[in-house]
Formats: sequence, C-alpha cells, structure tokens
Amino acid sequence: MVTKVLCVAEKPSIARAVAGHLAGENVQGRNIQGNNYTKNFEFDFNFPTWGPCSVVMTSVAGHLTSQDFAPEYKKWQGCDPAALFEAPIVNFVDEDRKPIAANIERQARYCQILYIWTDCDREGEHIGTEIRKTASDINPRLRQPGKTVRARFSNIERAHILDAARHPIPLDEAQADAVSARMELDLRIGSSYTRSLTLNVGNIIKQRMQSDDKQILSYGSCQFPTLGFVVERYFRVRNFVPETFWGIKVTHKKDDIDVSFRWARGHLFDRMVAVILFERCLTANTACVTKMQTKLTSKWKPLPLTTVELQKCGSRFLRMDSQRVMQLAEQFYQKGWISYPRTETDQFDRAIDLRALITKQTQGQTPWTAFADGLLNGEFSNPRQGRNNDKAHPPIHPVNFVSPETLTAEEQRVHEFIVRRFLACCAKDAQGSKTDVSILYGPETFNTSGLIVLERNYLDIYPYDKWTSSQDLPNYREGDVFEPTEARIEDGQTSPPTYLTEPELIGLMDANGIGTDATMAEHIAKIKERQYVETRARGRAPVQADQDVESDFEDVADRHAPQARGRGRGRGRGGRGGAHRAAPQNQGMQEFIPTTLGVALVEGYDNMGLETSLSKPFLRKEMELKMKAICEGRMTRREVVQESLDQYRDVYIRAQRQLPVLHAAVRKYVFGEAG
DNA sequence: GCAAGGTC
Repeated sequence: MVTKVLCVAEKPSIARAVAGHLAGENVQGRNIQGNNYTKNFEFDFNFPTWGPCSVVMTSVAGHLTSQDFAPEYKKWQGCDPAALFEAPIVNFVDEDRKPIAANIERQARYCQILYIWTDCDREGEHIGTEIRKTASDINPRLRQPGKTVRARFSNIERAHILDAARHPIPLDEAQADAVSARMELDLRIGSSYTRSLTLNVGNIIKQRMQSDDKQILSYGSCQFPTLGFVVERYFRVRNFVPETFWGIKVTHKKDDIDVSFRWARGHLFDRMVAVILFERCLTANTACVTKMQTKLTSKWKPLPLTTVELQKCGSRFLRMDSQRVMQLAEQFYQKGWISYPRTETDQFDRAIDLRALITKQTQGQTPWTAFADGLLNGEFSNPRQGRNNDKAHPPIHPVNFVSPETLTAEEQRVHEFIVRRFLACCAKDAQGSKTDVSILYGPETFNTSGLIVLERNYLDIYPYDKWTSSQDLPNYREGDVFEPTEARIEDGQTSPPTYLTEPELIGLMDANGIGTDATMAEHIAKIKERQYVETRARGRAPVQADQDVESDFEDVADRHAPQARGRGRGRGRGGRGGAHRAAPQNQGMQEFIPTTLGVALVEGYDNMGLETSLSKPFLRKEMELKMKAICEGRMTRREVVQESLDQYRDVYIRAQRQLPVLHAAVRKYVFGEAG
C-alpha cells in the first residue's frame, strides 16, 4: 500500500512553491471548501524515509487556534481584573479558520505521516504543534514517534526544498513551548491591566470630559514601551537647556578658492580655554600643511531589504507611515510581484538566481530598464551580506515585472523603491576620491577635506542616497606654509533634540526587541488609536528666535547626545519644546508627540516607584530572555509563566494601591490641574 | 470592549 503523507505549510504561497518543486512544477491546486486562499496540491513523491508516497500538500494561514478566557470571565464587570492572572483559558478554532481546520481533519484521517512545513522560527514551531493537535485528534496514530515530522528549510529554492523533503526532523517542542508561554502571558497581563486601566482611569476621564465614546486604555508589553519611547524623547526636548560653545574657524584663499578648515577639537564649552588656544594660533601667524593625502574611497551600496528597513525608508523617502507601506507591500506579495514582505534577512542565499530576477526588470520602458540591462552586461556585483538571517525568508525583492503605469501613484512609490533597492544591491559601490588636508596653526590642528565622485554606479538607480562632489581643493603640498586669510573665534549653541520620527521609533523598537517585523507598524498604529500619541508634520512648530543662533556648527552640535559630555545638564524645566531647524530632507516628516493622556500614563506609573517600569522596554526584553531559556532547556514553560505572572501580579497589586498617583498624573496632564 | 503573534 502506498504511504499517504499530509504536508501542511504556514501559508498558501509556501505550499504552492514546495508542491511545485516536489511534484515537478506541473501541479494544480484544488480550492478547499469555504476559504478562497487555501489550496490542496496532490502529487506523488518518493521520500527516502518512507518510499513512494501519495502526498497532499496544504497550508494554514498563520496560527490555527486562538486562546481566550473561559466565558464566565469575559464580562468586564463580571470579575476582578486580577482574576485574569489565574482564570482558565480555553483553546478554540476561530470561526474564519474552521474551513482550514476541517480540511486538515479530512486529509489527516487516512494519512500515515504528517509533515509540517511551517516557517522555521519560533512561531512556526508553535503553529506546527497546533496543526499536529488538530490532525492527531482525528488520527491518533500521528502521535506515535516519527509519524509527525517537520521540514527544515530557509528558502524555497528547488534544491534546498528537495533536500529538506528528504531530511525530516522532529518538531522543536521547546520553541513551541516558548511561544505558548508568551501567548499566555500577553493575554493574562494585557487583559488584566487593560481592564483595570479602563475601569479605574478611563471612566474618570470619560466622566470629567462628559464624553460618551468608548475609550479603552490598554496596556500591552509592546504598546507601552512604544509609548515610553515617544514620551522619553518628548521630555528630552522639553527639558533641554541650550548651551553655548566656542570654536575656531580658519579660512584660507588659495588659487581663488576659499578653503574653510575645521578645528580638530570641534568646539569647547569653556570660552576662556577657547580664547587662549585661539590667541596661540594668532601668535604663530603662519600655518603649516602637515598632511595632504588623496585616496580612493567608496560609498557602499545598501544592504538587501528587510521589513524594518522598508518601513524606515517608507517614512524617510516616501512619506508614508509604516502601516501603509506594509499594506501595499502585502498587496504586491499577494499579486506575486515581490517576495515575502516580512523578513529579517539581509543576505541573499547563494543559490538564488539574481540574474534571472534582474532580467525580469529589463522588460518594458521604465526608469530602471536601462540600468537593469547594464547590470546584465558587466555591471553586476554580488549583493552585500548583512548580519541577519531569519532562516525563513529571503530579503524583500521583486520576483516579477510590473508595469508602473498600471499602479496608483502611491503604489508606484513603494514598488519603485523595492525595485530600485534590489537593483542597487546588485550594482557596484560608488567610487570616489577623497582628499584630506591637515594644517598645524600654532599648537592647534585643523582639517578640511574634498570629495570627487568618480563613478556613481548604484547611485544612478538609488536616488535616496546622496553623495556628491564637494568643491575642489587647491593644490596644497605637505610642508607648505601660509598665512590664513582669516581666523576667528565663533560661538554657537547646542540645539535641542527633535521629536521622535517614525524611522527613529522603529529603530528603537527594533533595537529593544519590541514587536516583530510584522507587528511594529501595528503597535505604532495602536498607540495612535488609543490617543496616547499624535503625529504631525515636522517644521510646523513655532520657531523661537533664539533657536537660530547656530551658524557653521550645525553638524557638530551634540544635539543627539547632550548628556554625553558629563556636564551639568539636568537643570530641569526651562528648555523649550521649540522646533529645531530640521535638515531639508526631514521637512514634512511626521513626528510623534505624546498626548496629555500618554504623558499621564507614563508619568503616573513612573511616579509609583515600581521597581519594574511598565513603560520601559526591560520587561519585554526579560520575556524574550525567558523564551530563550525555554528554547535552550534552561527553564520550563511552567516555570516561566509562574515567575512572570508572580512578578506582574505583584506590580499590579502595588499599582492598584497607588491608583491615586495615577489619578494625580491624569489630573495634572489631562485636566491641567496643578499638582 | 482587553494582548501579541501569525496570516488572506
């Protein structure tokens, strides 16, 4: 009898691709009942482990099952929110997933082997156990050792997939357990805190504001730290105190060129010291060229595109918020234009046929057609390898040609960016020649430099990067002695940091492990929806006159790390929330400002003096470490859940006792009452 | 009416 194998992928696209490879491309999928996306592919395949098999390849669409509290805990007024730390949780298949579950049950009934093809990451491992549960409830033989296996694959190249099919491995229970722990904690903690906040604080606001809208005040392990980043920056802007600094500027006119030299010390915050050094320069009268060096330099092409990078670039270059960019990328993916849009990988697998992908972009008459042609005719260069590989998806790249005229203006911007980014990755780095000149003027060193761009290469297809030649430098030689045309002491002021922009916020979330590539945009949208933060276009804030004192020191002002100098900055209020003169490319960029409510929540919790801050990323990071501990067998799922629940329950109780502190913050910020 | 994570 032929062995029957049921293969289940995490999403339809993987099922189609894998079935294509195993069956030899000519396999037609059959729609399943009640779901338009999921298909079953039937074919034969000779697995070394089981011999000739008849195979059904199908898929789920992400998690198959959901968790929620037992019915008696669903009414908000029906129980103390704290009860949710222990309330029973039930597992069920969501209504819209029932056709998919039914399909798996039907197919699993008579199969001998269940072969899981979910993504090789933690969530994928958990989804694998959900599939196994559904299948083995119908067909218990699948619980026997070796009857349920999974494939290990990190891309969908033919050879790689065939190899994976021939070398099944067991599901990784530890990884699935880690996800399961995370799910339980997020549900219990999120729900209990959210109900408590809404009932204890939200209702007060509603009464005072005499508003009827159902405002939810939610807490989540990702949304709160995201809010925390916005509030933290807001206070850094508000509390900023400008400081005066002094620097020396030297200019020299030679060969009819005005050369301006930068002081090697940058600037000093002590005027006396600056003046003394300046006087020593003047005393010396002449300056001597100590270095004149010209060398080749290159500007590196960008790394292969990840989701986080796509979102950052979307805000920065395309003026689109991250959620919108992801919506469009998702559409492109579903239409078969681009690869999977949720990826952390910034390196192309060696097996991928980049030239074939470039060839697709030589069709039609687009702004990039000629460049793609050029790549195929000698200008190709292997993409850089980044440091990240999620082992599940390649970097985002175009997989088919799309004629730009068929797209809306908004779609075009995102699509064109993805294509240009891909072509840039396959092009050569830009080449230039950089000249550095150093002079010694009295005891002080000054530098200047010039750049000549020799070959633009990738820059021709990637206008988002700027690299331009500077003005020519005159011909200096080492040992030249000259009298500077002008030397003067200049003062300037440090300027405040700017409010957080979306790319910065995404960067912070990414660096602190808040959310995943697929969810960061949602968390940002969530805190807007909750009215914790607002966005506005940069540059609209009133500019105060004394903000504009900076002259040539713009780029050395330490506006991004004012504390770094170890000087007494913490002078409290008094700084302004005034706008910084944004660089031109930042004009119109959206910036994030917390609402009074957002500030009140963060301040309120902070003022409680809890040892674990709810608005800082540490708790989420701790959860991440505990998940890792489960994966590595150092902790069990039960231990992690117990420990974390104890911790959050403790914070919950303390916070409950200190509700007046939270109320005070709300009165202060939301109602504008003196504290 | 709650979370965060998958996915269509």
